[in-house]
Amino acid sequence: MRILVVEDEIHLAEALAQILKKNNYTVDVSNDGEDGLDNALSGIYDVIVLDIMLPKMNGLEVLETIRSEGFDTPVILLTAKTEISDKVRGLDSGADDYLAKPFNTEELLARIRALGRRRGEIVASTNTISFADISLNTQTLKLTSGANEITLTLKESELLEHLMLHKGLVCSKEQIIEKLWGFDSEAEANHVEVYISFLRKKLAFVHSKAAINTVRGVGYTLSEG
Amino acid sequence: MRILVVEDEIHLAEALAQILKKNNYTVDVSNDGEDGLDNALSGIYDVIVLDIMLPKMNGLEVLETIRSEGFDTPVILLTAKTEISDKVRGLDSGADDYLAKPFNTEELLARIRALGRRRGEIVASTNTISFADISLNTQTLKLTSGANEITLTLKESELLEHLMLHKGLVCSKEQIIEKLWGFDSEAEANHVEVYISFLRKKLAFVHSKAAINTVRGVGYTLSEG
DNA sequence: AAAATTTTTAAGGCAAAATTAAGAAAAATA
DNA sequence: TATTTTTCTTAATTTTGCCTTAAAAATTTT
Repeated sequence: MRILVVEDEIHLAEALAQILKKNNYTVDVSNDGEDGLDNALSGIYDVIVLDIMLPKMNGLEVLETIRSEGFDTPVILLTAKTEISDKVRGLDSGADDYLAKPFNTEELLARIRALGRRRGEIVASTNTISFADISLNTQTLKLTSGANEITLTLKESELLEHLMLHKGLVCSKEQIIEKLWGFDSEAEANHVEVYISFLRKKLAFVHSKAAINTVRGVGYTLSEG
Repeated sequence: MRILVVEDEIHLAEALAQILKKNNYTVDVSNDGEDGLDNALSGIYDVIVLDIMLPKMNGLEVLETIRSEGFDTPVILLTAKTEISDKVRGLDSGADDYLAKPFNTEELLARIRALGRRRGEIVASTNTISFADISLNTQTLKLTSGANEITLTLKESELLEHLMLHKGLVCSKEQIIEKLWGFDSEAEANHVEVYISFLRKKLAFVHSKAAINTVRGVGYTLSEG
């Protein structure tokens, strides 16, 4: 995924570029509005991170021009100003998101991921995870294996999803509790055991060859066969 | 997956260790920069969580030394400072990620997962230690040698892991007791002897040429052949 | 409000693992 | 060689962790 950063403060621009590169994005940097616009109009970017206060041409103008040229590349506006009026103007100009400086890295990354996802690309619309001969739709809570299907409850689905997302790894009960019941819940180990038991029954019901193995003293893991 | 936490605030270090252990990571803790560096240079870690402000040697120096020694172990810097300049210096020094205190658990875990994923591709391989012709998966507790495999119990696995991590050294029973049963346990020397016996049987079962040698009056050591 | 579904609680049973203990074997010492 | 000390091995016992089930409680649907 290719990202354009338009930011005139050299240090911030560099820091941003580094962070993004570390997260496996391809990054180009422009240090003023005109150069940023030129780059943006190349149409090769998946996301543009755009500062508002820029030399030569300000960010809002850049954004308006990009949109008037017919590009719908997602744009995250970056600014020190946090007033509502700016926000509104920015969004009116066609921004997809808005981030006030100082912002934290994780937030920026999360928003970039969100935008990258939104525009087709790797269509994340798939609510279905697969493993071995089973597939689970986390929206409809349907578990299928071949021609067989059964509906899971929410907790069952969450548990199976967790195991599937961590295939090959052993998931501890504590980890599962934290995921399904939250950080400081009263939930006990037995809750997990009960749901593991439920799930095993349902896996057997659809005649799946996927199985939940217990590693005594450690946790549970999915296996195929 | 093995993580080194280098943090001088004992409480924070302990809390971190607990959280990580709960998530099935193996965790070691260093409380100052020098000890952290020593441990880091052992090369056995998959991720290092490194505070910047540390006694004896600060985190950035530690990081720079690690990199200059040629290690590319992913490092997450931990700091109270959130200024961009620090961020840039950290990233310039070779950090892979950056987390400002106070941080939330989920975020830290997400980043560790991301880093763990980035290198070895398949995360499961990082739970495996090898020596001579055997390899031990400390998560699934499976011991393999060539085509042979056997499942260990948790204590057996911990003991073998300890011996493997200290290859070439003689491990005393006291040391092993402290590791497996904790600091002020009632455990006696015979406990260790019993488990050594169990392990030898299982090593023989998988036809490994690795053997546990006893150094009378001192302890045990792994040998190849 | 009743019915159905889902989640939680609780208890009994079972199998695996941890511990104990005691005698056999090996090594060190006299 | 005889004696003592240390280590090994094994089987019996105890403990722990896990599974299952049924029923109660909570939630959602009808």
